[in-house]
Amino acid sequence: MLARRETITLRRLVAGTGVSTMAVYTYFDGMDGLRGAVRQEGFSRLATRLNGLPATDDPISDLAAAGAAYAASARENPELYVLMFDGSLPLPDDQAAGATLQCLIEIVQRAMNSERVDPGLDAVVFANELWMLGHGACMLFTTGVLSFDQVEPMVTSGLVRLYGAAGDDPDSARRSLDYGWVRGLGEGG
Amino acid sequence: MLARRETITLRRLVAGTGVSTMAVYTYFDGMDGLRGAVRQEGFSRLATRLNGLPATDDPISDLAAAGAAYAASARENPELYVLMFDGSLPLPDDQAAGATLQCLIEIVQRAMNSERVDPGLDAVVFANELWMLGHGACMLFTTGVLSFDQVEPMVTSGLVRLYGAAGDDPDSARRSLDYGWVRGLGEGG
DNA sequence: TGCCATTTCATAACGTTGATATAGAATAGT
DNA sequence: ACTATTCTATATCAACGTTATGAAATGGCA
Repeated sequence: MLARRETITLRRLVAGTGVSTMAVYTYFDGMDGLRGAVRQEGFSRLATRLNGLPATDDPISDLAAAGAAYAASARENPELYVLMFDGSLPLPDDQAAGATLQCLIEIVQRAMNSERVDPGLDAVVFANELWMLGHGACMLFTTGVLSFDQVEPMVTSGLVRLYGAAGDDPDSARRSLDYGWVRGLGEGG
Repeated sequence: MLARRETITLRRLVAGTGVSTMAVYTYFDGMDGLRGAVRQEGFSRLATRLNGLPATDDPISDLAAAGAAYAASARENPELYVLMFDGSLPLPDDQAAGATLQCLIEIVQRAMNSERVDPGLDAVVFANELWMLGHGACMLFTTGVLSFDQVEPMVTSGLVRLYGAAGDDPDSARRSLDYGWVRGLGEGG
């Protein structure tokens, strides 16, 4: 129903399944519980996809690949992305949400170790900066404010700028992003 | 009702006003029309607030002030900000939405003219990068993923990094942001 | 196996939502 | 002053999420 851009309604959900509305209450504690479970599944799949990316010897490219995979997930299922982040549900105290950011932090730290970026950087802060830019970009196209094709060149330009400001050589940053981006966009997970 | 974090419902809206539910249909064409009008008002007030900021001789500081005013608007009325950008309504073909971005573009252009940033910059792209970062940050705290106090130091750090990568001296960028930020946060409009 | 406690789930109903049909009141135009 | 149009209060509708209730299924234990 998310993929078909239908509004998720309890009655249409159970229609045709032979099961009754009560099942949603025994298994998910109502519609909010069900939506929460869907969102948790979204976080879980995103974390799996990010963790499935290989660690190459070019950490900046790995950073770009993670960003591309993140954006691809949002693009393949925009409604799910909005559901995960629109604040319509209480946040899960589950690890999955923080795990995606943790994944980013670790790649940033690898970039610092490889001296592609300033070792004096605060990895948590910088990872959050990258995430904020990426999240803003994803929100803009998942909510229909801009199209993906409008957003993509601008968010990649912003990422390259941030990599460069973190100490990487600007040309290297652009090359690493170009390579990592296609890696991250490849085959959805 | 937005400020009280109540869900906006037609019947509770007209309750106590002495007017009937039909008035919403004659004046706003239903609930979606009313929500659309509220959102348009949100864009309009935001544009007014941004345009009301003075243009100083420090365009980077002006850029920071615009960002701070933008964030302050989102903070003072988080539900309105979410309503404006959560994609739950068809986008207005009205100018107000684009006007806020246009305001940003003009300040970026002033910064380019003052040679604080690289004159070869694409003002539209760079303004969008700033907007994406700011929008992502605002979304994170308006939806409750992070608190404003968590977001603020990281988004300002990201903005300074972008200003620096655009050609400004990093220390000057930080100073201009510190000054502009308090200007933009001052007295809500 | 036999029995009881618990869980599961279909049916039916309840309260609330946004939207509409209709008819009477207000308004505007000539 | 009369007509035509617009407005709006009342009543109603379909659909929503949720809850009550009782029957069926399940599980644990002697």
